[in-house]
Amino acid sequence: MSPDRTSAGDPARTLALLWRDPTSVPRRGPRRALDLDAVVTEAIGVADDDGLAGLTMRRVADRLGVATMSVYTYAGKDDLLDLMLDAVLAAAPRADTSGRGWRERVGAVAEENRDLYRAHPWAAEVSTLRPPLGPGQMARYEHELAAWDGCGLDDVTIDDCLTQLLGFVRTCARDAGAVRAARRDSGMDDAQWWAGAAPVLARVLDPARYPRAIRIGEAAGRAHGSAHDPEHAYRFGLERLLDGFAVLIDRAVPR
Amino acid sequence: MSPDRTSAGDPARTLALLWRDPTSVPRRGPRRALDLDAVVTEAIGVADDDGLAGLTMRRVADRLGVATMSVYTYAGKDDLLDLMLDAVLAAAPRADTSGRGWRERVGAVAEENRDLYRAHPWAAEVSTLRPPLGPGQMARYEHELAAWDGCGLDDVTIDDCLTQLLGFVRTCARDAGAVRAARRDSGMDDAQWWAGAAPVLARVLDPARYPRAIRIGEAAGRAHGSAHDPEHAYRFGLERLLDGFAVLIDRAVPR
DNA sequence: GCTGGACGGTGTACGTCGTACAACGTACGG
DNA sequence: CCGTACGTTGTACGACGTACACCGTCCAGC
Repeated sequence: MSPDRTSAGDPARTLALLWRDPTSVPRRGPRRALDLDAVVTEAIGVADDDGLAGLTMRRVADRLGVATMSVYTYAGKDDLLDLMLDAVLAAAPRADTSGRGWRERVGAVAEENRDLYRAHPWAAEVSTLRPPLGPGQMARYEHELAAWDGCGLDDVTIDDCLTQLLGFVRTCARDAGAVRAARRDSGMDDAQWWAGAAPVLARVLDPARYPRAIRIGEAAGRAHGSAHDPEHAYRFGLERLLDGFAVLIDRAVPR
Repeated sequence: MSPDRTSAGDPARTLALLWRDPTSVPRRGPRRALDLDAVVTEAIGVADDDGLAGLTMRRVADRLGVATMSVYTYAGKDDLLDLMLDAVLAAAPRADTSGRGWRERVGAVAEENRDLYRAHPWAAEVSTLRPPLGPGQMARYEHELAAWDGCGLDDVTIDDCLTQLLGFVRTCARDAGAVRAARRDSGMDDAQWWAGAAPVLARVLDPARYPRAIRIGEAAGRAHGSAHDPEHAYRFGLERLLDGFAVLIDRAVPR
């Protein structure tokens, strides 16, 4: 189990599925009742509704109106995850920002990723190292690299920066998802949670031992209205990240 | 299921466990065969050996030499995760870097977190929003805030920066874990994986369609000897992040 | 046009998980 | 000294992914 990762199986088979390679479609046997796209679409629907933990082969099969095991005719769960991710990447809008400055273009890349994770929070949970290089992944990668055109950095450094940017946005999305999940299945909002925690903390916490933690923790909680504000963390973090890239770019292209 | 998150249950109960609140220990009934620390220690051992996916109540009970259900007398799985995380945080070494510059001190904080995730990769997988404020968490937070003493930033901004730093290190640790996991349970190293993928990609990829992706992807792969080099990603990303913080700090304390 | 065999769809079954529940034994408070 | 609160345990339930055997379908080669 635990296939919350892409490319778990045979890469050749996975790639054939991703690119809908016609040589891998069998010639004999009865007609298929469904096609791969229908399966992937329904799987995305399940994950959108119930999250990655709610994505089960049984549920996908139910939505499709077929028996559970029929889904395996099209793809196992590992391959299904690859296909789902590639499908949402292929469908994601990609704005043309050519002509603007690198900071604005790179910021737009971050925003596009953020929108994707907003629409499909489960996508932030599947890791994409050793990525399934499907058409959606490739188109996305090509588009996101283009945002750095003319910034003066060499190819390898551009890839490094993009990797960090994408990791940052994915982390924000995961945290935002964790906040939602905590709210949902504890049935408590932050205020209720703190109301339950405060009396015990008051009895047990020695303020002299943690002066900075208590002062700063309370200040941060007041400032954001919560222990963790995903919206603020994203905006703040993105600016710091872009500032860091700017140092590198200014060094490469002295003004 | 899916309790890979902290503080899933009643906060008051969880906190009482974290701080070993004696008022929550019952007075009647037979003597307990174990103590909470033994359970937590064994659980950490299981997770160190088999990862978070391999952490099951049955396995913890086996190690302790008791029946599965006995573990629930001490803590459910949700609380157990909180307790495990707090325990490894409490045990982690914290170097005294007072007197050095903020960049070195903050870098040391990152390195300490990295060491923790190296020793306990599963710790990077449990999210800590709405954190279980146990003694280990508090000591860690206090220590990490101290690294920013005298840097000139206000309290809320220090918390923002620390949050981003910790998120970055955790993301690196997760990615490194994903690389290890991919290697382990695909039974393929990167070279083998690419050897399987290359023929299909050659047949299916139109180079004219993805000029940057192919050029830069290959350059990055050559430079790092792999599709993703966690060590390089960490070193590169940390410098960019610290550069970004430096912009903020220089603005706060003009030289 | 025929037929062997390749293939799609399905029901059953196995081993995994977290944990609810009831039965049983223990040891403290009154 | 005894009622009862509590620890320990075995059994059981409903999830999960998916291996496997079975049956029915339909194409390739003749």
